[in-house]
Amino acid sequence: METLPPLVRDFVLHFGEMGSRWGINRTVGQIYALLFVSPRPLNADEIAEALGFSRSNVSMGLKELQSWRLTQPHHLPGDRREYFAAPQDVWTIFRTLAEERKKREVEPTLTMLRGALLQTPSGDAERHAQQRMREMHDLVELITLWFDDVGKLDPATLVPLMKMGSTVAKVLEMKQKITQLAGGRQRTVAAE
Amino acid sequence: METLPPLVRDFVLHFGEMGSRWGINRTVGQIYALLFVSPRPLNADEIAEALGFSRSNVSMGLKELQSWRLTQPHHLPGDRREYFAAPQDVWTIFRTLAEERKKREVEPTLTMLRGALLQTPSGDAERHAQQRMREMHDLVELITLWFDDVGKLDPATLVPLMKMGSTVAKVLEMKQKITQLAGGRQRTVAAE
DNA sequence: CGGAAACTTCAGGAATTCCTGAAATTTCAG
DNA sequence: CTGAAATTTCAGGAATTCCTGAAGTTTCCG
Repeated sequence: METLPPLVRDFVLHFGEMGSRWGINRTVGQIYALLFVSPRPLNADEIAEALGFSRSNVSMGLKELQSWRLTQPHHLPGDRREYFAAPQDVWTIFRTLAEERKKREVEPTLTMLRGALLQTPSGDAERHAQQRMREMHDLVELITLWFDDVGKLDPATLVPLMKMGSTVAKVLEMKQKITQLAGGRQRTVAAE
Repeated sequence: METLPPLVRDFVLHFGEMGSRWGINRTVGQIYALLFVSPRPLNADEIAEALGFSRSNVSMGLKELQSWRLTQPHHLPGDRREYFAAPQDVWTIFRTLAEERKKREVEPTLTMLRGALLQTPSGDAERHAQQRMREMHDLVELITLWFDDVGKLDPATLVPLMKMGSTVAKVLEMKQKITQLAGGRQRTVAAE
C-alpha cells in the first residue's frame, strides 16, 4: 500500500470505501480497483503485497470477484501462478455487474413479489399491501426488461443515444406524427 | 412480527435482506418495507410493535430514512405522535433513492476522479492508471447526466419510452435519414 | 512418483456494525 | 410554567462480518 503511487492509492481506498457502501466488502473493492488501473495482469502475491493483505484474504477476494465474473484467472507462459485482470472495456464491467446483481437480487425479488401476488388477500390491509407490491413488481420488471434490451446495444450506438437524454422523447413524438401522416392508424411501437 | 399477515411478513423480511446486501441495514429495510405496504401512516410505536424492534432502534431507523428523504413525519389531528408513510408513487421512491445515492456516492467519486486526472503522472504505470480513471469518469458522468435528464420526464412519457427498449435506436436512425432528406447537413441532436 | 510451489479452506480472534435500555431532551396540553 | 408524553441520544453488550495464520489440497516440474 505504501509503495503505490498516491494517485493509485487514493483510487483504491476510495473504491474500497464505496464497495463497502454497496454491500461489497472493502478488501474486494480494493482488489478490483487495483486490477482496474493495473497496466498488466497481477498475481495474488503481487496484490497481497501491494495492498498489505494476507495471501488468504486475497485468495478469497479473487474468488468472490470471479463469482461475479468481474475477472478471470489467466496464465502467463512459463509461470505457474494465476494472473488476474479487469476487462479492458468499462462498459463490459458495468454490464457484468448489472447482470450479476439482477441474477442475485432482482430475480429473487421478482419471484417473491409474484408469489405474493398469487395469494388470496384476506381483508383490506392485505389487499392494499398486495396492490403496493404489484406496483413495485411492475416498476422493477419494467426497469429490468428495459435494461436487458438496451444492454444489447453496443456502446457506439448507446452512447450517442444517452447523450440525447430526454430529447429522445421529442424525437418519438415526431415519429408519432410522421407515421400518422404517412399512413393512418397503426399500433404504437411498444404501447401497453 | 408474528401479528403481521404472512404476505406482509415475507415482504418485510425479504426487503430487510435486500437492504443489507445494498449497504442499508436490515432494520431500516424492514421499516421501509412495512411503511411501503401500509394502508395508512404508522407511528414509531406501531412499527416497533409490528417488527419487534426496540423503540430506540425504530427511532434511529426512521431518522435514517428521513435523511434519505424516503419518508417524512406527519401529524394526525389530535395526536401528538409523529406518523410516517412512504410516498404513494413508486417512481418517486425510485427517483429519490437514485438522487440521494448520486449525492452521497456518485458525486464524491466523480470529484475524486477529477482530482486524480489533474495530477501529473510520473511514469507509464501512472499514465495508464490515469487513462483508466478517465474512462471510468466518463462512463459515470455519462450515466449520471443521462439519468438527471431522463429523470425529468414524467412517468407517463417515460414508461412508453422504456417499453420501446432498444427500438428507440431504430427510430433515431430513421430520424437521421429524415432530417438528411429534409435539408442536408446539420448537427446531430447531441453528438460529441 | 516425489516434492515444492501455488492455491484454498477454515477455525477462531479482530474489527465493525447493530441494537438495546436507561437517561436526557423536546414538545405540548392544561 | 409544570409534568407527562414523545422522541432522541448514547454507552456498552450482542451479533455479524472480516481477516489471518496454519493446515490441507491441488498442480505440475523434474
